[in-house]
Amino acid sequence: MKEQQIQQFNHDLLDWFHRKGRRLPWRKTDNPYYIWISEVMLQQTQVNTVIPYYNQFIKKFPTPEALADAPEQEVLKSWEGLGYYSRARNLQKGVREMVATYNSELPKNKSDLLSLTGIGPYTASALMSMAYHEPEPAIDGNLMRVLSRIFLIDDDIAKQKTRKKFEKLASDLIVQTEPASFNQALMDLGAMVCRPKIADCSQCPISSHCRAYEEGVQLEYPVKSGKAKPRMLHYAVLLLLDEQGRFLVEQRPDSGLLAGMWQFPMLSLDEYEDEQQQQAYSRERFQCSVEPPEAAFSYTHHFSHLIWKLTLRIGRTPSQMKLRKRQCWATMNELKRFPFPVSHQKVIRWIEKNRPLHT
DNA sequence: AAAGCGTGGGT
DNA sequence: TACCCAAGCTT
Repeated sequence: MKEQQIQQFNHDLLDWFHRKGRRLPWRKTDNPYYIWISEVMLQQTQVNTVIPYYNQFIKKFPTPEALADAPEQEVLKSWEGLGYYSRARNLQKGVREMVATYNSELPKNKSDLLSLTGIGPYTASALMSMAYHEPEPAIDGNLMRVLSRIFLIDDDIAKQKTRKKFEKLASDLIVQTEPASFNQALMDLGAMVCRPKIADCSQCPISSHCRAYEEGVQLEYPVKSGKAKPRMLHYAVLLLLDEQGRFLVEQRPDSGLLAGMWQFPMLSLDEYEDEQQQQAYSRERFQCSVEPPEAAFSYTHHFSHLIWKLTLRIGRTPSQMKLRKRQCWATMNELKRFPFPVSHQKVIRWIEKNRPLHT
């Protein structure tokens, strides 16, 4: 675009944004720490889902020191249900780095921001523009979708290096006067008007600048390579009670899927295929009998990259049993203090509904 | 570079 | 129903 066109583009975009842009909790603050929290929560997560988590989180951890000093379990508990839990762990790690290295203040330059755990290229640019009003384009999925349509860019946005191309492009586009509004405007436009499957071009303030609209090919953009089909895994979820009606729960490993979250013990039914092996294993590991297996209910839980087929089985285990590391007995009330992934919250809900006395 | 990493909502 | 998708980062 020529300079004249760029100015017109920005005028049309920002005028729309000031009239129709969303009013969101994290847009009311100038506290870089709060903006950081919002940006992390918003990664791969929709605005409406984030709002209650954001409000609750800044209330519970109002300062960087409060978050830095909190036990990780409490942070995960506040993140419970939001997904991608490594975000919470990385956020706390990053905040601890900030407290230790930068005197509790968020750095004001991009390379220092990038050095903090959990801050990648998008978040660093978002913070530069939204917290410090520097003209840094924050290239996320919305920006790439909108700009790919405006300029008919057919690079695969699933590839890392494509982001750099959009970064260069948007650097020449972004207004110096209110860079935060530029980024937020394109995000709002992407979320509300220029959507993936529905491009409501009649409501678009910049359709006159849009080459995809001109050619009627909005929905062919952006180009994005497909994802692999999720793998399926089968587990028995073991609801093991001691004589006092307490439940055996355990904390997952510190890395990998649902790291640091709690769960009821799970028995892989893919590794122990025949019934004999499963029984032998569960007896050895839990000193309990789940035979004849009392299957309470079965359900399916979908992750982004795999599917769990789960069957709840109920058994009895002596409370004197030697527990492994990261395992403990917990009453229903105690158990609720631990962060559980949704896949296991379903079990808790089932217990409360069907076994109110926990017997 | 590509895969791993959650969940809820929309079509 | 069964997809697809969302303000990405880490390894």
